[in-house]
Amino acid sequence: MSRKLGRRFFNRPTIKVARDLLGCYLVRKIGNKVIRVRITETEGYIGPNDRASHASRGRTPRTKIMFGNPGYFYIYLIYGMYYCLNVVTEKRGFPAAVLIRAVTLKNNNGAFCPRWDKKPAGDFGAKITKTDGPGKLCRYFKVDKSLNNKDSVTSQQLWFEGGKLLRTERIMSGKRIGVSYAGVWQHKPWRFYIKIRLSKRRAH
DNA sequence: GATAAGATCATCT
DNA sequence: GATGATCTTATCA
Repeated sequence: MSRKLGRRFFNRPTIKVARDLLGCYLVRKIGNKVIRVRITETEGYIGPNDRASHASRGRTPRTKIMFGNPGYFYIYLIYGMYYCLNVVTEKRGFPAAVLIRAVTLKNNNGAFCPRWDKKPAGDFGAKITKTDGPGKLCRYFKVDKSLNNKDSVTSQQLWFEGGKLLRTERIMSGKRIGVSYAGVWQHKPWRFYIKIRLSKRRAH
């Protein structure tokens, strides 16, 4: 059994948290269904000077969450259509968070619709479904602002659990996505993802 | 395969 | 009034 990640896990340097979250589980409870998915991609947003981070604009009603307690969720609407799920890191007062960019689902069994505004897409079967983006992820998981500023350490609806340790050579890093406006900060290699073994699933 | 445009709104200026 | 930590669909090659 996996253990729920506690306050200490998040109260650490953001890069460490972002790396360590890879391979861990994000757990969502909807009704009496519990869905556990594996985190495969994260990004760190670190400190008051990181221009890619919302917190670089200072403390506002929105960003104050990033200045708050580690382990809390920071969720916001982007492009008018999608939610992004972050978890606050580092000590209170230092604005930082990790964006959960992608997860994989096993044996989904149709528990989630690809879109909440359309009919269920049926049985995903034993296929591994990848949600390859923060917006999609929230859509699958029915994550919205009702979970914003909630504590992942105590939440009964959405939380993190530890996973198997990954070999360090399977952890890749690169530039963050979609932050080209951020000057020198756009080049920081603060995106982390698990190297995928090439599975030939070309539908020929 | 690649690239472009459109959707749509909270937040901040 | 402008913009963005995105994704889908359309069009071209």
